[in-house]
Amino acid sequence: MATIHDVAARAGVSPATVSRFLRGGRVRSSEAVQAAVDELGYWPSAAARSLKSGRTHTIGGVVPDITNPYFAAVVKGMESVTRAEDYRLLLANTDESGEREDHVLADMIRRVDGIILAPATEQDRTPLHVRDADVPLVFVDRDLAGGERFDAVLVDNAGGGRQAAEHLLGLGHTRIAAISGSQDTTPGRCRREGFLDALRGAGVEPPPEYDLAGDFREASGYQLTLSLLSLPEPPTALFSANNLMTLGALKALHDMRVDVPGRMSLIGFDDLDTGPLLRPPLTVIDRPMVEQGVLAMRLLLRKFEPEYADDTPRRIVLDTELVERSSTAPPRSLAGRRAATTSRRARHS
Amino acid sequence: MATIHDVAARAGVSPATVSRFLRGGRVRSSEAVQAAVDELGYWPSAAARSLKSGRTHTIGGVVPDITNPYFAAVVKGMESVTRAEDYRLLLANTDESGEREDHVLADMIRRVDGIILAPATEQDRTPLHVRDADVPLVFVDRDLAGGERFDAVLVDNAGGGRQAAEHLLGLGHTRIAAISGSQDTTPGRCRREGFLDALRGAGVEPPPEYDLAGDFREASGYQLTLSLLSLPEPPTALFSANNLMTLGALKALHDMRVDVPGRMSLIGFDDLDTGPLLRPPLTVIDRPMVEQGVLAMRLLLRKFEPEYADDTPRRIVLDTELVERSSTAPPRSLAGRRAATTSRRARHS
DNA sequence: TCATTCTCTGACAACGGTTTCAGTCAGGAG
DNA sequence: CTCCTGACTGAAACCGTTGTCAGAGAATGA
Repeated sequence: MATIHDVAARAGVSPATVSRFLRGGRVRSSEAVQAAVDELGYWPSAAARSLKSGRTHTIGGVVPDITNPYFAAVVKGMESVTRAEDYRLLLANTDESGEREDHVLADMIRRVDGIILAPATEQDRTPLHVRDADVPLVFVDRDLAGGERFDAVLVDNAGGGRQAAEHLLGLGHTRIAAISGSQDTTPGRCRREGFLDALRGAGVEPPPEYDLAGDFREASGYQLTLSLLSLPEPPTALFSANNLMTLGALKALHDMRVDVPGRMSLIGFDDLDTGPLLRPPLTVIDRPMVEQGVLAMRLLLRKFEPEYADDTPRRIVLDTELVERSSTAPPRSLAGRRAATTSRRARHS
Repeated sequence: MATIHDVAARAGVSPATVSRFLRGGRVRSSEAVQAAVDELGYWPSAAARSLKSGRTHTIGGVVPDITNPYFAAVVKGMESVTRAEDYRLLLANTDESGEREDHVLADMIRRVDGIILAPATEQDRTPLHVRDADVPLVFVDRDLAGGERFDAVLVDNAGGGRQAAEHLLGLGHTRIAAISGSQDTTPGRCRREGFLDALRGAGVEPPPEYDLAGDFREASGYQLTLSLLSLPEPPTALFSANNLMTLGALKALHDMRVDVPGRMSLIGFDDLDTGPLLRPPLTVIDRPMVEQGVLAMRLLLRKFEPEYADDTPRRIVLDTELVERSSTAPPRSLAGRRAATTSRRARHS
């Protein structure tokens, strides 16, 4: 509750002198001022400071779902940097809703110095308004149509989809299905396209009923897997485009008593802490998570240093990595050739 | 960037009138003011408002580890309420460090109207200072020695520990070990005490080497499980006091090729999304998670309503629930009696 | 000794809202 | 017509901090 005036009075100087002292200026009576600060437990008012300076030293972080382990890790990365750099993190959760995102961003514009955003949908125009309001914005995980003017930290989603496809093809699968994420998000689109491109490149054209669009939630992974299993000719391998849908898929396979990988190989996108402990341990396309949050925050804070402020937008694209465990295997029809394939896989693990 | 003065000038009134209009007062030229607001895209400056009013409309949320699914869920609950009530959430992650928590709280005191805290350790005195600074504080998940003066949303940790012990005793185990959480946190202590009390109540006194203290992290679950397995007479059942240590324990059991539940029954505290999909599906003590965050935030926001401001501290204690899956079973020595036990378990699931 | 630096100082004016207070004006009552 | 009431208004003060500015005092040089 003590103000700079109280400190000044106690130290026998003017508020201006206290302010100077606190900002590192040379002051004759520094001991007296320091003593007054200590005795009163003085701490400057953030509101007054930011009213005067126009800076809040706060960064907004907007994610679709904080309970998704991927976003939790990204947030952890962001938070660690803000704390180290004397910034704070204002967190918002949009539940994958573009409308909530609109409200959140409109509200944040006045309260933060910059925003890190994992957009809910690609069509969203609001982020462009944010930029117009002169609030620096960095995308993480997801991009935006027309977002080339912004910094972004992304992963090579198409490359990851391709890796997944090549892995399944390499095992000998040809009846390969994909449960994609929301097609109005960049990761959803790119992972699917990379995956399908690689299949086609190998001469495998999946029928439409093998090419399903989910919404990144567990329930859609579950439902779409059930629909695949009910086909007259179900696939022998399945690619699921994010961690939650992969869990849904695995649950459906368990519930329907489908042997994995015996009757169905499953490869996911995004690793889980529990990945190695699942039945069976999951083969996944992994990517950096905490690191993405750290990089995005660093990119954003750079913009407040005058020498970098006007840099052209930077896009950091990180590589994905195939983690082979045991949810993928050659299809049954190739069981005879299994020994050879197994030795090939051993090299990789 | 537009200020209330700009709006006033454009509408041909004074700033005071605009302010009144915005706060719902009757104003003659309301259409003109509204039009000016719209045309300029005016939004009041949060800093100026909070400087004048002394309120920030921001709540601080402090958790030990946002990547722990439990805390991620709690944060989600907190955030959903702040948004609905026109508050914002300032998030901090303390990495289970009392020192970081001190810094975070000292910093937050000046920037938020209230704080929800999951304390890193019980000995921490800082939260008491927070209260002295007149910032309302609600504990969630963990309590504090001397914290009776505060609101809190907790679970019946001792009861949960007891449930776990009774479950293992009921299966016929007598060589029962526990990997407890940090003993300087309330949940760590209460879960252990409830567990041990129930064992003793049944005449089972675990030897000291069965009573191990971890730190709620995965690595300690892993290490302590290995040490249990290296004993001349290892236990036949194991209780692990939180989700991450349970994963560590399960990893150690896998790595050492120990059959679960054949040679070792495992029961954890806190469920996981992947709980049913693990090898084997985990038996756990479950508790509400998102709900705890919601309740804590509601409790906190109540304090800003004059009629509740002076209420005596409220402590909400939620019940735990046993979720039986297949990581627990009768010990081998009782294999003959297994059929009877199995039918008993079937009633519960 | 006096002029000229140089260092440090406090008064004062912002920053953008809210609130108080002393009005102004219209309408109604006498 | 005058007075009073009530509804609305704008000027001004304030919230706590920082930046500007003119000036005080000491130190330096001539």
